[in-house]
Amino acid sequence: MKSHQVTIKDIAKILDISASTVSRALKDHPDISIETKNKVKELAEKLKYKPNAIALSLQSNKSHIIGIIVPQIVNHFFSTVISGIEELAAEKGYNIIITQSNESQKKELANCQTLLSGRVDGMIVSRTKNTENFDHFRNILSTGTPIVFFDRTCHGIKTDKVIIDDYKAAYDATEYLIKTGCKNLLHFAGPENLKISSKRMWGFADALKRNNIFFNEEMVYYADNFSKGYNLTFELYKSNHLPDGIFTVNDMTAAGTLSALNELKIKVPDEISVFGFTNGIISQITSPSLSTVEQNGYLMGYSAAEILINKIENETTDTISKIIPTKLIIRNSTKKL
Amino acid sequence: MKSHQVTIKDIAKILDISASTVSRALKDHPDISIETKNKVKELAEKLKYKPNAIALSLQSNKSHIIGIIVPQIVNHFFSTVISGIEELAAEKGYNIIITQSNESQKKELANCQTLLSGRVDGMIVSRTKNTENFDHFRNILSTGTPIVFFDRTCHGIKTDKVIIDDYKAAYDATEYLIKTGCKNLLHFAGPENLKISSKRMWGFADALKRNNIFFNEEMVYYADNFSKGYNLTFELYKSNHLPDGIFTVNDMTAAGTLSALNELKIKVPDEISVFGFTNGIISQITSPSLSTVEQNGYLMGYSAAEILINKIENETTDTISKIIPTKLIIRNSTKKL
DNA sequence: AAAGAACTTGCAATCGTTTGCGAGTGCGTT
DNA sequence: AACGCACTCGCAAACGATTGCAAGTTCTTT
Repeated sequence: MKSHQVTIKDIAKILDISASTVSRALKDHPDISIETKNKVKELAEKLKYKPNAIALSLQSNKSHIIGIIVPQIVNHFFSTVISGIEELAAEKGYNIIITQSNESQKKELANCQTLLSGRVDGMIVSRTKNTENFDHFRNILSTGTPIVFFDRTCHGIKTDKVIIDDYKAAYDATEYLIKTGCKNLLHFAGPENLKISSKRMWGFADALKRNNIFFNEEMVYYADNFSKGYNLTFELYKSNHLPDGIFTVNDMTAAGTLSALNELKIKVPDEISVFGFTNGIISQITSPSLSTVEQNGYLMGYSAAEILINKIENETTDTISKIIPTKLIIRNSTKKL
Repeated sequence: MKSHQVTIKDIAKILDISASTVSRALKDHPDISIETKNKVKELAEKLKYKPNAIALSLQSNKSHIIGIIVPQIVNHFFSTVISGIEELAAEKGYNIIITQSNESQKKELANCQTLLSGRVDGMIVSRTKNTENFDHFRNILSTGTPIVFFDRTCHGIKTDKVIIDDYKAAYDATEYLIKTGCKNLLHFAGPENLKISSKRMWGFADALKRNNIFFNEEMVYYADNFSKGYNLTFELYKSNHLPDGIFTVNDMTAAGTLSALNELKIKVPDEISVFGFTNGIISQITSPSLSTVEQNGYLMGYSAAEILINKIENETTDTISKIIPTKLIIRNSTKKL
């Protein structure tokens, strides 16, 4: 197999000229005569010559590859971000290599090694929930390979990031619930050490306080996926602690909550309002459809790629924190204003 | 930037020995004395030396990269397949480069060029809906780069593929609808030139015929995404053509249909049963939850990677068509047996 | 004491491409 | 007729790593 792709040398041999001439002819170097250029180009076309990107990388010390690490590919938000990255990358002539950490710090570390060994020009990363030690990222940065973080960032590392204003978005969503008449709210939160989670939690808390509603930590439960949302809702029901409004840290948790409420025959939004976060596809499919915060993943990916490529090509050193605007998407799981 | 990653030469220079010695020392070649080995390994560790994968690729003519082309990354099925590929690839020491065609033949062609230029060791592909001309794939195969197709395959190209038995799965799903009492069935289908679509259609048709139910082409409508399913359902309602059972080509179409039926206050499954295809996350989230065909994307990806890597490493020439088993997942959008 | 064996290590070519510099030809000018 | 200048093109080194072969040193053996 690998029956040999055509190289410059092959063309040179057939035409009985040197490889350098072929190289120059292919890129219209003025030193080369028109006849030679034509001969070369014609043969290259005929043999379907494609430059060997690997050889070019070795030579130029640039791979034109962007490495990506996400917790999981099978996730609407992350795949949307990847799609945004891919879009700009393809346009700018970069390839993307994707790895997933599966929320395991060990795998994340291995991914870093692999990408470093693959000499990617830069990396775009959303870290695992559990990671507390960020030395592996610091090591990469010290080699001169730029990293842009998105969504889940790393506290204490000075580098570029693309994020949303989680605090404000959560504040706004919570305030919407209050304005539509909810008086007894709960928050289903993600892990505390994840900045996006804690910010959303504080946005929730502060919205209550500023609206003169009592807040304490017992109004925050840990639940950040479908089944946790589902189970928690049942538990609250059994212990007679169901509120009249729930703000969840993401859409999947909200979907689990809605699913449980449906089974319990509790009417949404009449008895309980539910507000999600992310605006994934599922928010249109739940019954009732889910009010949520639009977190433009595509734009986040596109922006991250934009910042990274700029850094790669212009070798600037200043770091950027780009904030992607969010907005409330009001559907049928909440009451109208 | 790119402040220079450590190379073998750097180590050689510091230790005042040759690059060849360093190379051999690092791989425990018996020619090298233990003292030298220790010195080299120690320094390599200290400087965090990582072999330059690009140089190795150039040398060995193997990139250890698998190229992937999917219509879109933001799609539960495709991202699940990618996840399966990534899993085995990572285990076997391969990286994956992902490109998306966005259902555009032009982009698909460009992706082929890029991957070929990147000298990927092999490719895993699901083609666009529209592609009719497969010459670009033939050209790749003629360079000796193996391709494994999955799900959407290419008629007339002799190469490996990983598929499901779409005909049988559709037949079984349809028969289930019949057995649970549906007498007036419709099929919401995908494009005819897509083999998976036409096979599902024929499975539907034959299930009717074998169960002595009249079939003609007017029982097949074209609708293969959420909004088409949604709109078509409304149209059928208005023209008074709603059936008592619908088998859709995929889950998203079924979700659109369910959404419309919900708005029309038509009871599922009492008045109309709906059967989907794929078993994506959304099938658990719709209301009622969706009966569907499980199409194990993860396993498809894993198997495709398995076949491809085997082909790359063992250079076999026989082609495989692997069929991933499916099964019916019965939820609440259909009646019970 | 000389010769060969055993043990270490370095040289150079290779993978495909680019690029500075040197060299060869043919022409026109003085 | 001799010189210089365009115009073409090739040589060789470089990118990082590997590897067959040659070469160097040290030690043992006769």
